[in-house]
Amino acid sequence: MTDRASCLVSKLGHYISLSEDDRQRLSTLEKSERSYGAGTDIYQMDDPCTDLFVVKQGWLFSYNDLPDGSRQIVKLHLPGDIIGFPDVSQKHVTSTLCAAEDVVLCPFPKTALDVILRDSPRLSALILSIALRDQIILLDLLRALGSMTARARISYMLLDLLARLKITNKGMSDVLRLPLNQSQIAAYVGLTNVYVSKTLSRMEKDGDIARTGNTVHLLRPEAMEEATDFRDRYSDMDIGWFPANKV
Amino acid sequence: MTDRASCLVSKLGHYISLSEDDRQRLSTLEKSERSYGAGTDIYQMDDPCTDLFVVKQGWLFSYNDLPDGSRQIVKLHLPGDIIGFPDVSQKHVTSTLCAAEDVVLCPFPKTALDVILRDSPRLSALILSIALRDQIILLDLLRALGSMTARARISYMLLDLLARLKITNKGMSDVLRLPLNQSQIAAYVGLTNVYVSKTLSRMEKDGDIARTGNTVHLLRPEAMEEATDFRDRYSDMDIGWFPANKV
DNA sequence: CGCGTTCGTTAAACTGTGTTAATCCACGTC
DNA sequence: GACGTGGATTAACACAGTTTAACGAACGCG
Repeated sequence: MTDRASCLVSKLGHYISLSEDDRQRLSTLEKSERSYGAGTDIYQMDDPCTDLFVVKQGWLFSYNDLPDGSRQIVKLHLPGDIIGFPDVSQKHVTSTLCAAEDVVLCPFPKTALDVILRDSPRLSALILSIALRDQIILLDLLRALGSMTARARISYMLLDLLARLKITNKGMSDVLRLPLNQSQIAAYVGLTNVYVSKTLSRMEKDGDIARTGNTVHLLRPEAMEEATDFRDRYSDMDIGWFPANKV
Repeated sequence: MTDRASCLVSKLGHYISLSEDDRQRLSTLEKSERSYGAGTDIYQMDDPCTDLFVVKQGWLFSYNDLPDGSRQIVKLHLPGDIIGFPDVSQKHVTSTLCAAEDVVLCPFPKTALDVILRDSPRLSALILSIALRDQIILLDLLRALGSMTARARISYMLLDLLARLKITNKGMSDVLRLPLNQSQIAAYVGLTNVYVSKTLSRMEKDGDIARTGNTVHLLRPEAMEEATDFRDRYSDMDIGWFPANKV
């Protein structure tokens, strides 16, 4: 195995051990990687859905513009994430993808799933599991947006991001680089930029967080977890039921 | 084929034509059906996750109690729906399931998925697609809760329910039986029962809806769709890429 | 160096929604 | 027929979060 393994292999290999066959299958699926500058819209809502992307570098987000002119960010994409999964079920993509900073993506065609489903039950189970886990996480976010205060929503967002970064980066401390401006944070948690500023300042004054530049330090993560009833869904996946591949 | 087909067969058969093999496979998975009275909690948050359920009759919802004492309903389950899918990825269920009225469910074990993934790529693709489509719908709901007014949220909910009922009931008119009280509606759309009442009254006065008992009549669905940017995700699934089963 | 741009902060006025609580109605029961 | 119960409605008041606007800091650029 060379070091420059495919994005997909290294992403999925985090969850289960992959057979050599599976590695082969995955790496042939991948097209050559692509870079985009900060702020570019990579695809637009209602474009035909052909490719998926693995994030190799940088943060992105998916958003929608609403009839009243406001914007809702529905998903943040971090390095290692697969982008566009839910849209596979639709003929057209349902949101616009935007690079929050300079990014590198590894695209692979939607039809790749066809091959995987046909040939590898074990990979299929993993992919299904990831899709389902993402759904759980959306449900968590729904709870947050549906009935939590501004402060709790922001806390929730920070805790979630930290948990996600810790998947691939075990020994990580509670410090977080946040390459999003406050308007983007607002669009994600359903507030205004003004109130995000006020809330972050208050959290800082109260000693919940510390800020320097665009990095945030969570000073009492346990207290925040309790206040928001946060659960880490990333570290707790059930992969026991996965089938072995046929011989 | 007898008329009393299994719940699963009739549910999944709505989307694609099933081979005789697939029908066999599905019907053996199913346990005997079970009934529950209105208001019963069928399973509780944090219970171990062993079974999935197909709804044969009646409405249900999944909810969570939040630290501040409020309650958030995260999903409404209508006849034909599969309940508990996202939880398959977790060791424990992430919400409590409650019967909104008298219901009949068809349980089948979580391990059934194992068999399907191993033996039927085509069914696997369908199941994956349904999971992904549900995720899209959650994203839609997220947009609604994140940045829409009370009125738009309720409109959104009504439109969504109508679209879902129309899947299995093609020629349906814009009339809807709503077996939920206003507190439950509130818990779903992130409002209070009082404000739901006020908003529904206002919508009725303005001629958007008409109410008699617990049925709601949507008087200008197109206007409501426009105001909320509603999209029907149910009628627009992409199943073209599904693999055929191996020979 | 001066200029424009973007972003974060702060303040004041405003508003949609929450809170609380009283009233009413429909319905079932003894 | 009296009573209890659950749900819907209404009104008065409180408040979390929005809107608008102004200002300052940091940065890139000609």
